[in-house]
Amino acid sequence: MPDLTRNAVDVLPEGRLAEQLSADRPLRIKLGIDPTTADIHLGHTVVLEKLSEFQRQGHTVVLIIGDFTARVGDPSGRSSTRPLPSAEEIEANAATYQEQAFKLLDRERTEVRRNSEWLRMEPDALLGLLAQTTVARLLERDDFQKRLGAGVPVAALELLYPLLQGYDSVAVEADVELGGTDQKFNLLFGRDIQVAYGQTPQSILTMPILVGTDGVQKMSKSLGNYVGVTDAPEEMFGKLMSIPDEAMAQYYRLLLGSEQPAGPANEAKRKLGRRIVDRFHGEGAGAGAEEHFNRLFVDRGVPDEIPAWDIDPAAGEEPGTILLPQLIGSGFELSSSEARRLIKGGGVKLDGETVGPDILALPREALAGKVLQVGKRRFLTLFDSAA
RNA sequence: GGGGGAGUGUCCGAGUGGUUAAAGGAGACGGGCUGUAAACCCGUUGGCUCUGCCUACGCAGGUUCGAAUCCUGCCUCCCCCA
Repeated sequence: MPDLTRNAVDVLPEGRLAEQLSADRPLRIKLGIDPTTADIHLGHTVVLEKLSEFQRQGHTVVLIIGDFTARVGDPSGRSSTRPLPSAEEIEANAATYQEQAFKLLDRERTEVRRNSEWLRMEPDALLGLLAQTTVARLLERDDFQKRLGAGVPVAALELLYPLLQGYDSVAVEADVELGGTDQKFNLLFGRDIQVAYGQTPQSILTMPILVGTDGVQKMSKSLGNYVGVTDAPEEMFGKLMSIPDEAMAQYYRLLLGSEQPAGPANEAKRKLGRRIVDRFHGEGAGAGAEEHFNRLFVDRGVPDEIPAWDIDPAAGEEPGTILLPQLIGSGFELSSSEARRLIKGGGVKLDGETVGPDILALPREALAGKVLQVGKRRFLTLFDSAA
């Protein structure tokens, strides 16, 4: 039987999980995710993967979509108050989160709940919950201490977060709760809340935080260093190839559960890319994505599928000419000033040939049917709807 | 309730009446090198109908030939005391 604590950072209290596991009954394993952004990324999957391991050993996963807590803002690991998403955003994200989570979890053995079910409680009940702790206790956490020390504000709402998350554990009667290491305070706090409500406290297990594609900061959507589980295969492979070599070992360990193979870093990284793409897009998708990658970046060719773009709307005043800044701007969602600078900087190519720095307009015939390229990775096939 | 401080471009952060679209850094983007790694080098980094025009230093007014810089009001935020 595989070791469920593999890769875990904290498994608390000492020895408790082993006891629970030996009791020979299915445990209720809780994970809460707040739908604050549109997509689940690889960072989330580290914990989801662990959850799946529990599941494979017959335990029940309780996945909590934190549609209510998303409105409060988890202070965990934050150096400033989190910007709160709108109700619409939360709703939209909540809808897609579970689908994404099921890329890793077994539907049959997963209970999905939204915490607005029980957190949208009567004021009396809320007071009852608030009565369970003290401000000193809430302020103990390291992230608050740092912020208080640095004079960075702590929103009153944030103070409530651990109480609410803890109450989730009460509501679903969790035996074990998982989370990233940044969740340690919240997870432990949940134990106290459970005791206050007469339940046996959960044990907790924390997993390391995956570093983002920049190799420095934790993976997060807002930092733009993430690989989304819904990213297209090519995109996913490309992003994985761009991670720093030093981050690779961690990716292997946390995402694939294996050690980085010996040998050239480039080889190992390609393998990482293939395996992860396969996982989310099906066997063979990784190889396809790699081919695409090779064509694009190794052979410096053009991708097999390039979106078409109509040049006509960029027609200039002189008959028969197309204004390049306008064309590039609209085609690649850049401002025309940006496009102008790109041309000047030699970053624009037509059928592989760099467009001269002073060329701001070209005859329609010179553009229709050609491939317009900006930088290394953005392409459009041009056509002329007026022709 | 009282006192103090702050709001500048994606972010950090200079600038306290005159080439200031606003130093510097980070980030990002483009080019070179390459393994879309790292390191390094170069360039760009408000918008546009681009040899010029427009918008911009929390908001609204005002003083001035001229303001991010001075004045008035407002808004927001932070800290301390109570």
